[in-house]
Amino acid sequence: MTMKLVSPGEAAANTNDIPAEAGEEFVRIGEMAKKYGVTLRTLRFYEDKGLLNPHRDGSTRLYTRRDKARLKLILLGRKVGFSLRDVKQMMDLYDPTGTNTKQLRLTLDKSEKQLARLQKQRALIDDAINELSTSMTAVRQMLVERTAPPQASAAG
Amino acid sequence: MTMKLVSPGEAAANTNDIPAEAGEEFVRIGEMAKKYGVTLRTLRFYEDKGLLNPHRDGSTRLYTRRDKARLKLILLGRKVGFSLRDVKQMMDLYDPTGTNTKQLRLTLDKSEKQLARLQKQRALIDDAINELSTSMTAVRQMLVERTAPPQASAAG
DNA sequence: TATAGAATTGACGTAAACGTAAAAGGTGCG
DNA sequence: CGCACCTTTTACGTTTACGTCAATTCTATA
Repeated sequence: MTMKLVSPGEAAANTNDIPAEAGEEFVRIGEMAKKYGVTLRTLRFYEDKGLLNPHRDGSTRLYTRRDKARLKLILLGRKVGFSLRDVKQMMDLYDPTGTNTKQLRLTLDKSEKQLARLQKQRALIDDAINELSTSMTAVRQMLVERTAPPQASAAG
Repeated sequence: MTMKLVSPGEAAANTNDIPAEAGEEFVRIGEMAKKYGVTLRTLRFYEDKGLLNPHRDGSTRLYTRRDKARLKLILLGRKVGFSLRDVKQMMDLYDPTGTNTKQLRLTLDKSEKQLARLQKQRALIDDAINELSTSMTAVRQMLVERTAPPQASAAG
């Protein structure tokens, strides 16, 4: 008794021969993954973590543009260094019927903290770069000393 | 028949009442940890990974200045972002009887790669900072719009 | 001797974000 | 009909550098 929710044209998508119909309602996991440069595993993982909620045709996941919007947000969050937990917290507060003030405030709050973290990280990296550069100079110097023939010693 | 290798003066070290005798041959793990700001677990972990090799008095670890030198190197390596594996590879090549040319070359090689990684990381972080800042501006703007009363609409 | 403090080994836990089988079901095409 | 693909769920594995008990032992001191 499983209903066939597959719209006409879906069948073709199976072999990835997707016509350029821009109005695709649903895409399946493979196309979704290709479109956003993630793996199937990633999409399932995000779903498991409650970050995505694709529809189902039987057991097959069907992603809408709503899911695409969410995925974009996830990827942006990931890029700026948020954990998936953070991203979820922020997205969970989204309410299409309200002003989302709370969501925006939380997002801003988390963003400020994340910005501070990023700046601290940059400082640490700069430190590391300096230390490493210094050390490299020393190592090069040691190599030169060990490579150069003795200058004016008895071994000449 | 376990031999007592404890030198006179060691006993006092137990309660951390170490006199200011600068010429301490051995220190135990607690003092070592305190001296370098690491935990006991860390020192044992480093030993387990072959990075340290303290002497033993029975089962008690005794660290010499050689171990201290090695630990300093480990901490420096860690600071500049090397993995413990890398640090070990470099330290394993140390030969007190030779010129250590191979060791120095390997170190330099790894350092160059690490430097490149650090610079790439810094670029990524800068990107993230920019994206995040931009996003924060947008969020602030949305908050303002939702907070401010309607300007000149029918809802006035 | 009782107690407190230091030390030991062993071993499971943690964090993040997936990777990687494994075993199986569905589907269109030739 | 059978192959080639796509998809599913389940679940353990990976990486790094330790954290956190747990059970035990050793030692010195009051």
